[in-house]
Amino acid sequence: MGSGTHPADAAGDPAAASETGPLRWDIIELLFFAYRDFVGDADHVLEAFGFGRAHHRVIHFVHRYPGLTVADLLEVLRITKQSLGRVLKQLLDEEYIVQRAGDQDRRQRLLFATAKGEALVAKLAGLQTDRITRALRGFDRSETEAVGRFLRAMIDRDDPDKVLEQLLDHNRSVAED
Amino acid sequence: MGSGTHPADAAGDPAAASETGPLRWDIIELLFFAYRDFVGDADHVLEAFGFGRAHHRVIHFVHRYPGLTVADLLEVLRITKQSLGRVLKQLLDEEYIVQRAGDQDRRQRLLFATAKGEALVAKLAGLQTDRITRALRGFDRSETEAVGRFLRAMIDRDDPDKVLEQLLDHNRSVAED
DNA sequence: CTAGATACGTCAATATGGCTGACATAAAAT
DNA sequence: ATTTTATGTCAGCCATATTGACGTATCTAG
Repeated sequence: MGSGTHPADAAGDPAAASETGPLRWDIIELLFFAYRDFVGDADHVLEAFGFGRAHHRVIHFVHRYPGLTVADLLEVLRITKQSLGRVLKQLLDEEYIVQRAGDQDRRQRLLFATAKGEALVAKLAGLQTDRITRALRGFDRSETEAVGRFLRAMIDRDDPDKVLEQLLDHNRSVAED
Repeated sequence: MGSGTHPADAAGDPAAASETGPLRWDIIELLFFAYRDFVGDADHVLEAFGFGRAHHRVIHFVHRYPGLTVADLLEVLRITKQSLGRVLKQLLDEEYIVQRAGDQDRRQRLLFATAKGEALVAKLAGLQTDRITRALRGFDRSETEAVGRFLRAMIDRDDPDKVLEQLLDHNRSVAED
């Protein structure tokens, strides 16, 4: 209990400072509520399709990074093959995703979203985009850019997987608008 | 499928625009990764205590809003009484939280974090604060403020519960530093 | 060519954390 | 006195995660 780098501050004092600065209760809680409502948008739609968040994550990344292998997906989602298996099988059966054997390595299953899959992803991304656009309304260029920079800086950089690397590279090269 | 306000953009074109603007794939994915790593900080510690994320959420809000009732907590966390019951019982049994009957309404169980509970919350918040502080390093006042404004604007404002109202009010009155 | 490593699929068992429905108790409100 | 409210609890279901084991196809190294 005493091993933390942040000694407990006096109870009820949100601004109690330590050598490393005050605890950021504000941002911690804002992240909780913001993410809760952010994923909530998609949840309602997914329910109507008989899917859950797990399905969303899979179809999202498959759509965004076509030709993703099963192994890639496991790294990005940080789940086990068994967990992915169940969800992926449903998406394959219902034809939101198709597989193709790898060209160089025919053991690999390259994953692609079908038109049906793309439509679902776009619908979900649309809802989330609406929320983001609303939230950024009135932000000038430097403020918008700060938000992106903050989110990128919140992500662990040690052992980035293939997808994360692409995302971070892409973000660096494209100015936000 | 065709009911979305956002027609599917051409596959692979992240900047395809519709009347409502381009889909914000960048922010959508950054939020996913940022939140994943943000909660990941706490997960490792929690595991050592035999707790999960559910316990963290409960002890966190009880600590931050002392005297919170069970009903309040249900609203904030948006879970059922049965789900909360299991987790709350553990935290009570292991003395991370204590209850007290309400003063006006003795049916209510007002919840308070014990010193043990506070220490755990502070430890977890410390890890998350480190990440946030690192992410905001080099941000000037207006950039930091923009991040907070963005997160607040991402949150649903219809029927805010007691805790959320406090958080949003507090944030409005206190300049970020 | 054979041996081993790798990519993937799958079976079985288990845990966590959600859910619904039903019912009980104490205390407040009418 | 009755009803409503705040809470607790029992029983069972579901989604999603886990570990461990094993099978098969295919690539790679010797």
